[in-house]
Amino acid sequence: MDTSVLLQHLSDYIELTPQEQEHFCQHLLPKKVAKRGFLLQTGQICRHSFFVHQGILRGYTLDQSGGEHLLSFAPAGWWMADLYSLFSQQPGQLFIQAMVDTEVWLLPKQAQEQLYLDIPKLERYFRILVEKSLVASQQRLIDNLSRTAEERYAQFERRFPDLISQVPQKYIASYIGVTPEFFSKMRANWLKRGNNSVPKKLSSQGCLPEAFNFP
Amino acid sequence: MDTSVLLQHLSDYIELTPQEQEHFCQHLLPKKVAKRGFLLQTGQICRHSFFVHQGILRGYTLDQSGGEHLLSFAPAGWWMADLYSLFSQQPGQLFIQAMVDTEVWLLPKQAQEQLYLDIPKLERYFRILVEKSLVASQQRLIDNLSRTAEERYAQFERRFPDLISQVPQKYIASYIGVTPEFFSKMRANWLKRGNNSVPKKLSSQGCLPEAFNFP
DNA sequence: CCTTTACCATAACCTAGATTAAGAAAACAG
DNA sequence: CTGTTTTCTTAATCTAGGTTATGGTAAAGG
Repeated sequence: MDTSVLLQHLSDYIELTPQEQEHFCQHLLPKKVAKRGFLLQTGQICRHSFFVHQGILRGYTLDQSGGEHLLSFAPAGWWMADLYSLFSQQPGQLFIQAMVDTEVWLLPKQAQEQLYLDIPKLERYFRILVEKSLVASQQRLIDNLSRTAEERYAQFERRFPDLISQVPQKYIASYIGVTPEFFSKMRANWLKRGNNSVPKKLSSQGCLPEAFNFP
Repeated sequence: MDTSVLLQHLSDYIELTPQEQEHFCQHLLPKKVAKRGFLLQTGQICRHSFFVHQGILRGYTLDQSGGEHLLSFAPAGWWMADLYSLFSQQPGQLFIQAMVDTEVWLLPKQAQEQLYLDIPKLERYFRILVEKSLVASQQRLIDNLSRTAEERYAQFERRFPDLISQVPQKYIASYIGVTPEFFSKMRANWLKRGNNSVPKKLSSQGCLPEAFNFP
């Protein structure tokens, strides 16, 4: 397992000297998690940020009646965490699960704090990522308040062209906030209406670079 | 107009020397905006962060059919901005309006960037605020996906006890994502059921300190 | 003082999407 | 290759919340 994907990501935002890269990487712990395996479960304290080197993670919660609500996907090149729990070091409510066999780098909370002091540029890196996440999160809020399920799916399609063919569609339904049944119906209407932009393998250029999920 | 509220807020997160405080304050511009006045409108580029010294702001968007969707309130002691526009310096979609006569401090984007370099502690300050905002935004997303309108109102009540008696309830309705009519109906049922926790002047201790809105 | 402009309440009706319940079709394990 | 599990589809019924409409009260404002 190598750090190339992560270092590339860092270099999109800040410039680190080879020594700084070295120092950063010393704090990383590799981890493999099999399909359906968990990196975190409700009630646990999130003690690491996870950087997805390969694979796909999802973060979701359960409501009172056991319904899943998918807060975020994290394909390769994304960070993931239960942010509430990570920042506050209180027990969180998120499950973080691998949707396929996945390899991640763990960055311990402690190390992250230390790195902010050792290499202030990293504070900038994570500030910018959090800013982007916040914008994305607010946009999703607005979309949930003001757009129909179909429009939300169209957004999703633009934002995550790759995921559509890679993850079961019930998870996509959960992300945009509808039941799998309704999602299926919606899709059927869609095809009937000739709006043929549904599953065809799209421009496979990875997820849009401005989309993040955490630090 | 004095900077005490803002400096107090800063000191909750970082310690600045008197000189640093002075340097920070030199970049601030005071502004008064009357009730219903706008600090920003759709299509404009957001060139400042706004710190509410006194009064209340709201940030909202319009959908295709002219419906308002309230993204955030900012009472005294909160930061406000169209974050997408501020970060990207592209035209935004938010209206930022005063709900009562309001006094704000403007922190120009340029100055903010410069201050990150001059006083790295400020980068930390804003990083932490953005982190908290992100957690709040994600929580609100989860709530919108998994809780009923009534539960969302209960949350709101806990989170913004003061606002309830200070702003017209149609705005609260918009914030939690229902129409004013439905909100009214809900409230009526509520009272009928004897759940008498609706408008009584609650513990007036200001908004919970962990709730933010931006930097 | 009277008018206008917010703001709030109530009620009848309507629709997007939930829920429940099946089956069909993949994916997967043995 | 066969049995099992997971995923997808379809369809009937149901409900939370939206829409439209109408009247009422409070408070700006001339």
